[in-house]
Amino acid sequence: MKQVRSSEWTGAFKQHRLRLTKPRQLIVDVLGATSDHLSAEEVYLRVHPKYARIGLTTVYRTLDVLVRMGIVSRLDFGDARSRYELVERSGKPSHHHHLVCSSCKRVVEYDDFMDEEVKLIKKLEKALSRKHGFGITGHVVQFLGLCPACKTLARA
Amino acid sequence: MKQVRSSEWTGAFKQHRLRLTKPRQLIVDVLGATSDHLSAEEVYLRVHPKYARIGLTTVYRTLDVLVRMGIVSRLDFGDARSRYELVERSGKPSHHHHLVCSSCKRVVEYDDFMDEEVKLIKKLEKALSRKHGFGITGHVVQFLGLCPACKTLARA
DNA sequence: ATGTTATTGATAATGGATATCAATAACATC
DNA sequence: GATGTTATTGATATCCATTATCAATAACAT
Ligand SMILES: [Mn+2]
Ligand SMILES: [Mn+2]
Ligand SMILES: [Zn+2]
Ligand SMILES: [Zn+2]
Repeated sequence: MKQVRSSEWTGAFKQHRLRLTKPRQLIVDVLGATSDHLSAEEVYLRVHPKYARIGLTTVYRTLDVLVRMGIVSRLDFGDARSRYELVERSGKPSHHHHLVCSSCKRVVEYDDFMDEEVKLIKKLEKALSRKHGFGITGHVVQFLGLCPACKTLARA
Repeated sequence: MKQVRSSEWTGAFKQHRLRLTKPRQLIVDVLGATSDHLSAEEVYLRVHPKYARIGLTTVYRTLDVLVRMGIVSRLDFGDARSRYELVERSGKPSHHHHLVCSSCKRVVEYDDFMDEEVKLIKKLEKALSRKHGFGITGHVVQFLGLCPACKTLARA
């Protein structure tokens, strides 16, 4: 198969001694083209029209690879499947957290007060790693509630 | 079967028009007797010696009921199964967050700086509900990292 | 004590994710 | 550009947490 000539990601894959294959390129492309938080199956469905022989197994494996490379974040919004987003995507607040509707699972990204949040998070990381000896590598901050639509439905 | 005469929970079940059954009482007891964050199967294993005919299905259903009643919190530490804790348990910081080892899934509860955290959370809840029209009902705050033991293993 | 009905638990089924393994494609080397 | 090595793929089977079904049972209002 014709190899991917070169892309934004060639270097990152080289560094990790991984091959930049057609499926991997297409999967990153799909994540780069949306602001949604896609499940593995949704990624599969969006790659399929462009590359019909893609396998769902490959999507799962590739998303794992991308998470380990630090290119993709794995998210959990409580709907029994992992969801994925590019760590850095143009047009998205670089560091953001999520507001999740516990009924319909709609997700809103926010970065209001992110400076204050990050400042407190940094302080907590320092205190917790000293107190408990953890090497802290990340955090999850999300708010749960009812989106406007689900709030209206609940009223009826 | 002999009914549960009366317990700390009689009132709560009455209010919700639910029956306080033997399995339900035993499951709450198990959660009240530990500081661990138990999975459904772990709850089942701890009830079984006291009540051998308990069914795993009942444990799942009961945990759901308790979560809906607001007596129990459902937690997700990324190990592919839900975990549960009493919302209020003596000897536990009333409001706390979690520090999770991403390798062995060990969990540490913390409440350092909880006042500051809660203050910022309150502010964010207000701002987000105004901006996005969500009715916010809860939040998830957790730190991820490597516990001392897993840090040592990684060095080797 | 009795009747109604919520609850239980054995069983089967669902669905997201992973293990297996022969076929294939990426790419380092020449 | 051709070649050989080997990482990667994808069809398939399987795992495992959780849920659906439904007849039997137990809680509790009366
Ligand atoms: Mn996001
Ligand atoms: Mn806890
Ligand atoms: Zn909603
Ligand atoms: Zn650990």
